[in-house]
Amino acid sequence: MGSGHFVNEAEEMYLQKLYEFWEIDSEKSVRTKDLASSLKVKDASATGMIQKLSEKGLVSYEKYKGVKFTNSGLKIGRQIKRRHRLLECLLIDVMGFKGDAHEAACRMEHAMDDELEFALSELLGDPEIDPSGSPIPPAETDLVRNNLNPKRDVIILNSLKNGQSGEVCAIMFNDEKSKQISDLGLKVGTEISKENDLVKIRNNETLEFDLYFGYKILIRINS
Amino acid sequence: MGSGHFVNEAEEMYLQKLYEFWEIDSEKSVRTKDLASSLKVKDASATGMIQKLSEKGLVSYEKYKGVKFTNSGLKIGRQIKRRHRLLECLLIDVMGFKGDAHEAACRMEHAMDDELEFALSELLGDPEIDPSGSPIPPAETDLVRNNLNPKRDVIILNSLKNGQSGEVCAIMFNDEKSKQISDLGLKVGTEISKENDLVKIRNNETLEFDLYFGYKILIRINS
DNA sequence: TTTATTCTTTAGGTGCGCCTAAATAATAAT
DNA sequence: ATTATTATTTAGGCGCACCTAAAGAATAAA
Repeated sequence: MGSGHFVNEAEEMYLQKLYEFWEIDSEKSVRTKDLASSLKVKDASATGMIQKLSEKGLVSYEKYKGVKFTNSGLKIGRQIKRRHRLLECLLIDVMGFKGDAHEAACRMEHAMDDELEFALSELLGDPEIDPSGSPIPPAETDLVRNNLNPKRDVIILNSLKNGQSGEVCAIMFNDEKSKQISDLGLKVGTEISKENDLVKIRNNETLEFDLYFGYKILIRINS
Repeated sequence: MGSGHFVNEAEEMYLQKLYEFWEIDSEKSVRTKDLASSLKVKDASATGMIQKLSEKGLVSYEKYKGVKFTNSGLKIGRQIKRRHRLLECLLIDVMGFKGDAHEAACRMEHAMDDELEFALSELLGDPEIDPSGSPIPPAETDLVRNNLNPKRDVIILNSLKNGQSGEVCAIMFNDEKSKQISDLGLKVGTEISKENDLVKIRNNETLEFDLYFGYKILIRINS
């Protein structure tokens, strides 16, 4: 982390939850009880963690008065929530995951570093809301942004422009129409291009718009 | 899990690592020491976990005799490794993640359930090898259906068995030790074989285990 | 065989985040 | 203001996976 704080998974969970309260009212301090119950732990456990986070300077805390973010705590909480919501985009929009995406995202968010967060955001086209409409907080570090490769070359087929070509790197097979797609010989690794609004597969098959619109076909475009 | 076993994250790590040894030699039992060092824990810690896994019927274990998978343990270890390698595909091939994908996958794999595994595999086009060439074990459901063993003629050197020989068809140069490997005269096209647990290069050099374990050297084995 | 060396296990301890139970503080009702 | 209720904190424990240190077993060397 940029801030230099080491924050473990449990601490991240508390900070992320605190961020949800912050989104509702950034001024109001959060009651131990509410934090505890929303995290499904006992009040006493929350007290303990709050004290720990306070020690670390990530929250400001006064006995019996509830808890609030410090600046550094807010940064971390917001970042975790950003990662969480980016993951929900990935799981639901790209992968078509039908299960409990929140639960899955909840566990994967702690495995992300700045770089992975950046790569994921780019893959998704830097979305600003997640599938349920919640706002995705902006990236913490615009510094990092400029140092890394400025643009990724993986896009969704929908956004392939005339004159561009590339290689299919992912396909979302989640319903019957996917058979039509694979029958055309389109699979991961296939070269694809677009001219005059027509998407062509290397074998000269043409891919109809309504066959790919809305489907998650990811293309790594040729530079 | 289908098998009805509850396995926590630490246990999954052990089973997954055990699967790596299983890939190399599915018969040989694994020494506590080797399991411990590859997991970067102390031998005593590994003993404790082995005993726990044995209690659960996931490994068979006899004091001082090392440890082996039971069928149910193998299923779980294989599944975790499958998830891990699918995640590496996602991170590297789709997201273009430039960081430590192994490390990230290592942490995310435990957040996956059957459904997410399925969705991810579909997104990726049901790949059979990960970006570094390691075989992605088939889904449990496929195994049940077809009763097929993950067998192919291109394998990682790790999985070369005694009596087998083949030709190097790819080497993954990703760190300093790769120089040691090339200094031995090992390159793409080199004939290689294994006898009595020793990997021999055609020029009669012997390749030490720790020089290739974990390194991605792909072998096209002679049928 | 006897001695060294290496490997493995046992025994006991640590940190972490959770728990329960009990004490204390804040708030609401009378 | 006194009492009842709710909220919060302290104190003490538990399970987990790790650790160290030392004992015991297997293996290699003399």
